[in-house]
Amino acid sequence: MRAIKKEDKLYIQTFREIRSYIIRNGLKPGDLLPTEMEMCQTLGVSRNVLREAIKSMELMGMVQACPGRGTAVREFSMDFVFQNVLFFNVAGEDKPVHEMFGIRRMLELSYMRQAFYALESTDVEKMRDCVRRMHESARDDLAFTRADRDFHTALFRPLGNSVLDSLMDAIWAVDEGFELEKKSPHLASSIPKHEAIVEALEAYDYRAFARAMEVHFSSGKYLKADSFEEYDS
Amino acid sequence: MRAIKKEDKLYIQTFREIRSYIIRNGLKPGDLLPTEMEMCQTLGVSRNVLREAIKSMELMGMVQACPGRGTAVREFSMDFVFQNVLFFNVAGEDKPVHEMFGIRRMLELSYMRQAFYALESTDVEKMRDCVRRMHESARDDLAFTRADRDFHTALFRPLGNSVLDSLMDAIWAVDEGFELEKKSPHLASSIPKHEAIVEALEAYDYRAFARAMEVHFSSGKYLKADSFEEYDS
DNA sequence: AAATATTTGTCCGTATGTATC
DNA sequence: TGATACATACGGACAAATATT
Repeated sequence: MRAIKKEDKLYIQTFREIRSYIIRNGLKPGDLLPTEMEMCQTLGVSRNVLREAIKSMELMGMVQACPGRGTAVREFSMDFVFQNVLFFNVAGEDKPVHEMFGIRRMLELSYMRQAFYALESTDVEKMRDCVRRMHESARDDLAFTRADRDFHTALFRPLGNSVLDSLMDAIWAVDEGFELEKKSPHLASSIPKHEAIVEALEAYDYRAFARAMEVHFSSGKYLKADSFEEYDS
Repeated sequence: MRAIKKEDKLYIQTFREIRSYIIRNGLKPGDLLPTEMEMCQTLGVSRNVLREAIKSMELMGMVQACPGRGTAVREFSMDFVFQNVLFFNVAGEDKPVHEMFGIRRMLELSYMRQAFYALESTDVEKMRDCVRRMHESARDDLAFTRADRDFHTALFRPLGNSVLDSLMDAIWAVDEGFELEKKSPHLASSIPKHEAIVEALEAYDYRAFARAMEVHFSSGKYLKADSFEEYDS
């Protein structure tokens, strides 16, 4: 753990330093951090500042502090953040949400070719099952969204791209946070689009698959997203 | 803002209380919280405990504290989510790093058309200046990386896509954190690639621009990333 | 423009409760 | 049981940044 430079606020730098320390030293869940006093000395900050950083980590579930024992690293998850972050759904100002859907769209269309060739038949069966769940939960927005999410997860997980998976998870989590007040009309209309995707996969027809993906992202909440066009076509 | 019960750790209860206060009173982005002293009195906790709660919120991007002014509620942003998701997933290991660069490549190639038409001449001048800085800092990896980063930031910021900006920032942050020790040789070779991009922009030639972008991402650390192919070409 | 007040930033000291040996 | 190590929590003090007069 190296000392701190001066630029940002101390507790923010300290947060980053401790986070870096965990990664650099390969600390796994259960491993103990140095004590508060040690870290204060190493980083050259007061105990208050250090605690503001550590308590933030504890609140977010990155570490767990225990008197008499120390502070242990925990399995990292963004769940707490997603459950506690404040979503301000200012009327008409959901631009960031559309931007996020736009990014998801770009990523899915960018990686769909690799996904196509990485898919096994069992994955396609999972997707088929998700479509069935969509039919069943036509009146349950939450269940429908879960099926939708599982559908796309099943499509891209076989790629084995962990960073892509994590980003998608984050986007879907935010989606759920915002989805609370959305209506169900456009949900049902997306079922045939998913069906077309699965059918193309079952037929192992990439052209049809790509076209179905494009159609899937060309409606509803994705309309305001930017179009996906080839640069040298 | 009402007083606190005793059960969980104090700063966690305090966090919930403040969050609840924001919701109950319908505070919107820009609105100020009560001062630290006021909240300490109302909640019956010490200033340290209160700050541990507030600083947690600030680190998550829920509020922003400013000396002499107060602590204001902030609009939702993906900054914190992206930063931490990438940081903990990439974590200095090779495969995730390449996956991350692959994602950056996909995003830049996906959005370059919109960027092209959103750019003003002043933006292109900025990029030209970044290329000049690259020449000057051929022996200074850190300065070079900053110029590189500024170049790509100048290219995509005019889009006004805040989520894309957040994601790009997060990627560059990981890049700066973990890549400083292994990249001197291929830095210089990337200068002409950036030059080609700027020249195409100055000539307002989209084809040349797109080609230069493709070339830019077809080497070095991007090689292991997946190729960018059109789905129906 | 300058002085003053307000508010957060940072540090220190001390006492207490809890886990470990 | 006792001793030690550690986090929890409180209060006070001054510095730095901003707003106000």
